[in-house]
Amino acid sequence: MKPKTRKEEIIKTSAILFKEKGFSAVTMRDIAKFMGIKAASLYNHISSKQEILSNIIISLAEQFTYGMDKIQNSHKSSIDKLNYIVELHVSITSNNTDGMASLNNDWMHLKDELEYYLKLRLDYEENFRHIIEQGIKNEELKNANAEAMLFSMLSTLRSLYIWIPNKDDLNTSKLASDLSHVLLTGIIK
Amino acid sequence: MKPKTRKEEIIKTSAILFKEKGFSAVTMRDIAKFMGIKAASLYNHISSKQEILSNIIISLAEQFTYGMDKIQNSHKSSIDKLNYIVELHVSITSNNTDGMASLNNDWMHLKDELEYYLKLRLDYEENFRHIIEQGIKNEELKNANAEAMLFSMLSTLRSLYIWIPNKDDLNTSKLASDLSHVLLTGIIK
DNA sequence: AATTTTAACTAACGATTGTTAGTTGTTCTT
DNA sequence: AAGAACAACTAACAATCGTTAGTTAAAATT
Repeated sequence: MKPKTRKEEIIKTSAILFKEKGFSAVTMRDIAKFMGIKAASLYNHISSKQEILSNIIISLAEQFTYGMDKIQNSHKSSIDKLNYIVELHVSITSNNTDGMASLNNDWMHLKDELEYYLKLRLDYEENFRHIIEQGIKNEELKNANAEAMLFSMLSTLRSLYIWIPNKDDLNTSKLASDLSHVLLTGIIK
Repeated sequence: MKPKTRKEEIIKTSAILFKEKGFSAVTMRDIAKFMGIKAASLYNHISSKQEILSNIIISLAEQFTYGMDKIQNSHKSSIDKLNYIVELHVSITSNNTDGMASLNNDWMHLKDELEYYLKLRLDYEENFRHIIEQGIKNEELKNANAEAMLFSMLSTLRSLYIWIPNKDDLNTSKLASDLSHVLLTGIIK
């Protein structure tokens, strides 16, 4: 996970700053200053500010797509699949909390890869929805508002990047199981 | 809810644009163009871009604070209080989905009122947390991870602004009750 | 009818933006 | 030891930013 090339260092630094103020409010001079160099020097390693953003976002989006594909092909129960989705989010997010902020808040500033990102996101949501609808048919899940279920889970999982950094004693598997428990079985006794 | 003064029109327009691209990526010229006037003309009605942002955010934050205070003083059961919190979010959000985007994503660009906003938010979260902890003591709620419960509810409620505009046949009380049901009793049969 | 107020305009400002060009010193490869 | 590759630098660019000053026409008030 440690950046190996200078380009990776720039991307990692940028993600930290993008999380704090958002893509548009961070200047190339901000990024450079944080690294102790001049803005122009960044261009020895990257070709544009856009390239930094798309590197952050697309690689994360593809991790989610890849993980969802594996879950879809796993032939587990609907509830198991939902548990794996929670684990997937906890795992990806805990490895890159900074980048997840950009994925959530700055995707609209993508240019060339905006369409590609939107397709990945739509497919992901449709797969998620399908698992829930299947669970209702199976009678594993309540016959209730499927969209509300999807929305509640997705909102919580997408916000993980805000919560995870505050849990310093990070036990990701306990976090995932606590969260699954709340999301799937609710909070009422 | 319709803007009455020209200043309110500017704020309403700005909220729409801020939701699309974020505060930093929206220029005064963007706002003006959307209204069919020139950027300089905006300054006949507002004193700065900052003032627009703080008008959007602070009024919403104060609505949440006011609503939470009423719930705290209502002497209802913990579960009733949680249901009222869901209603509070659905109600405020459905009346100003655009502004809620700024509240969630652009609060860090506040200047003079940043500290005040952070205090309101912290107090709100602490009141929310207290209701959940009380519910656990009461044995109304499961004796499980209270922070996970808080996080899950708050994440979902804060993301409502993304979801609500897509529900065109907006029955807010059904929405609130469906959402409460999912959040409180879970999704497993 | 005279006057004030409202709300638009043109023009421009100094600062900041992402980026390019060209240069220099250091480190790796041969 | 010589040459290539790497990674920093200074200087500057055209564009755009939020904002101010001063002006003008229409609407509201007196």
